[in-house]
Amino acid sequence: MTSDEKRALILDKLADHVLAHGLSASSLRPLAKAAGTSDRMLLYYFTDKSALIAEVLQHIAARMVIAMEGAAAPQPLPYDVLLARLSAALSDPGFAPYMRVFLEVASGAANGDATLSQIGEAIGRGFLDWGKAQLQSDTPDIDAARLMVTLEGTVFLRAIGMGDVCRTALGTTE
Amino acid sequence: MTSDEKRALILDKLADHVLAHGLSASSLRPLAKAAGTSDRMLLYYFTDKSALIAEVLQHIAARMVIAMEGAAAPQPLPYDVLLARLSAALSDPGFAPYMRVFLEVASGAANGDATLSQIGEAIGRGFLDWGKAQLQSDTPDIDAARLMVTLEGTVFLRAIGMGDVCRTALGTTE
DNA sequence: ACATTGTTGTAGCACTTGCTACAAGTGACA
DNA sequence: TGTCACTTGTAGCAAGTGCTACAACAATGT
Repeated sequence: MTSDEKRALILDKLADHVLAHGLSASSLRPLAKAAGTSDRMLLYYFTDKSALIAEVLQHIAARMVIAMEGAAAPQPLPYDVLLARLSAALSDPGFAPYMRVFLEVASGAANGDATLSQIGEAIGRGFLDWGKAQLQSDTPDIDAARLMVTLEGTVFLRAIGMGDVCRTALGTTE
Repeated sequence: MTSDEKRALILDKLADHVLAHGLSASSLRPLAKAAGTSDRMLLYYFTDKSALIAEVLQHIAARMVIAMEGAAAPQPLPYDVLLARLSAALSDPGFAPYMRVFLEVASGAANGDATLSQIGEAIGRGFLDWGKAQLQSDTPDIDAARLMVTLEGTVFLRAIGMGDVCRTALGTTE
């Protein structure tokens, strides 16, 4: 097994751990344990902790993109339909971990973490573009922006146990 | 100066520190320094760190309520007007620190912190009720929920440097 | 056979974390 | 004056943080 393969394998397990336990529970030793190696080795492969985190988050973002491709509709949808669809998808247990991490990234970015700020924006822009491509609209830029604002709002509110308010806002009964 | 007065004074300075530097930079020793006392004393007055954080956050929430009273319009406003008004207010440098902390609370709550979860919801419900009272609407519950989802969405997006998307979504030019 | 280069374990450093044991000071009240 | 509760400083603990020095091992090419 080449060094690159090992790195990729480790990266995958690190992503699992971050998705399961969050960034705040991701110091080097726990991460190393989750990846079946040592903190020493993590720094050997990734030089820095912030570099490591950056790579892990990019890996997570890539995974989410793949998952979203699978969730994409075969053709563009009108705003209301797409919103309902995505809102349901984001609260799915499969997707929720991504949103938790995304929220943590946003929080870190707001507190001045340069790494998180940069990666957070990249992920956000990617998500916005993906949404725009799913939208059937005369004003796709505006509607995609509205879509994203609304969806991230639901992520925020659900985090503090106000999922009922999201349902009221979107008019979804389930 | 009575013990209660000292406590209140300390609490005030702790709130300042948390608003300025965030929860992640609020371990006991930095907090104590900011309050002009020692970590030993903080635990004397507040027994526990999580109890301390809970009180500080409630103090911060109370402050925000007062600030919002000042920002309230003399009479209820229609949805669009109120949304524009509040969106502008939340990005005001005076309010932004509250939103940063609120975001951090949400993130912590999403990661399973019981204290943050409870306080986050309390603050969120308070904010929702306050918004509802400001709203002139035939369907105040729904519109208040929409308002809140949208506003928290903008908080989220601004945190990751996507304020432009918020502006596109809300149709505000400034 | 040898040297070189890449990989890994052991051990540790300096620092921060929440929290505590202990004692000394401070005041009020008998 | 004594004593008794309230308040505070000093010092430290055990655990965890990112990171590093050093040595040992393996593979590789000459």
